[in-house]
Amino acid sequence: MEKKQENHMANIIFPDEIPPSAFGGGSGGSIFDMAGTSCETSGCGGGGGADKWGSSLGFMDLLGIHQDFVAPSLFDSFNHSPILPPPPPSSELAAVFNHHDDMLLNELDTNTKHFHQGSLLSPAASAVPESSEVLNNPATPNSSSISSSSNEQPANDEQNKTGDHDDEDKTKKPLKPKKKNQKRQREPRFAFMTKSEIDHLDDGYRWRKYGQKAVKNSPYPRSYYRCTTAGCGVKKRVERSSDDPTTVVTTYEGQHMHPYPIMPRGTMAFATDSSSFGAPSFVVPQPHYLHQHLQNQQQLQPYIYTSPPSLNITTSFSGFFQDKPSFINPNSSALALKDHGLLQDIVSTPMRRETNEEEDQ
DNA sequence: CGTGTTTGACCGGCGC
DNA sequence: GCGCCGGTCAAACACG
Repeated sequence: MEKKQENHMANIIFPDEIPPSAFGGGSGGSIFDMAGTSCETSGCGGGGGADKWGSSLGFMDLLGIHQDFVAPSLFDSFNHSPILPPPPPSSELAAVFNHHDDMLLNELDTNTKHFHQGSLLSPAASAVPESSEVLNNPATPNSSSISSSSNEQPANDEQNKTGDHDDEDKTKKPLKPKKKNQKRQREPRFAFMTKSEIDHLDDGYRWRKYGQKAVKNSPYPRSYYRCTTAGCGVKKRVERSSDDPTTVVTTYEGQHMHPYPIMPRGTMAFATDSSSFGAPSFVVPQPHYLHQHLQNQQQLQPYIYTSPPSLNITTSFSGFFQDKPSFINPNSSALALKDHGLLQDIVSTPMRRETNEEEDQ
């Protein structure tokens, strides 16, 4: 179902509620819009008839995240993949993620308990009960103190499940023998909201959907995905905001301990050379970059980059991405559209807040 | 045939 | 203890 989303817009919404006190009065929204067409269009997937892959908008691509080009990318930072350059000091992205957390808590508390609070603000003090979820600070790979549990654990549930087989569990069904007397540990989580008509944004990794559940108080189901890379237990949940159907909430759990998979049908190629496909090409700021901009919060300037008509992708940044994203390729479509004056298309913060408030209720 | 999705059932945590 | 609910499993199915 979500397989064939028509996606024509993908606005990634990052938290815009950084406390002014924290960032010098950041009032701007942390929204960046990505209005794109579906990958069915020529651009996506490098022309390969990407069905499954094509169905999900090249999220990383949209983000202009090119692992081989920009590292650590946003997601890599989130996942602090070992294959990437040393993760940033926790402090740098910490704020950002806390920011996310706060926002997400607002946005999602009603639907999930898994969003941690104050993951970074006070790791130790995070009285949040969840042993692992709280730790959710993907941006702090080295901060073992924060993520005492999950990070060092094999990112796979699979392993935990198969670790100890209790026969009694098989009375009804050969289901996964989960560890008893031991809370299931969750991987650190990171979530963000996306303005998109497609639920499953392609972030460069291969995901396999393993479940879908109806979300309480929401007409939209939540989908569960797992990274298909062998040994990688990273999961992600995707759900659409009930209040704002155009908003998709994606929650990543765990960290990829592997490079991007070789994407079949061009997605990867997409990611490695956006210029060839007209993918939007802004680069998610690197940690130091983020940090720097967080400090310059006063000048919140949302940015919107739009892909060429073929892709119809519009992306805007604001909030901690307030500064100009670095363009990977000046010839990219992003710039092209930028020239089209689409940068004016800024999603206002109020819009975000509206959503927040609504969901808070 | 390989890979991914769908979907009903099951499991475990948690609140009452 | 019970029921709700989120998360997961896995068989069946779809698709290229």
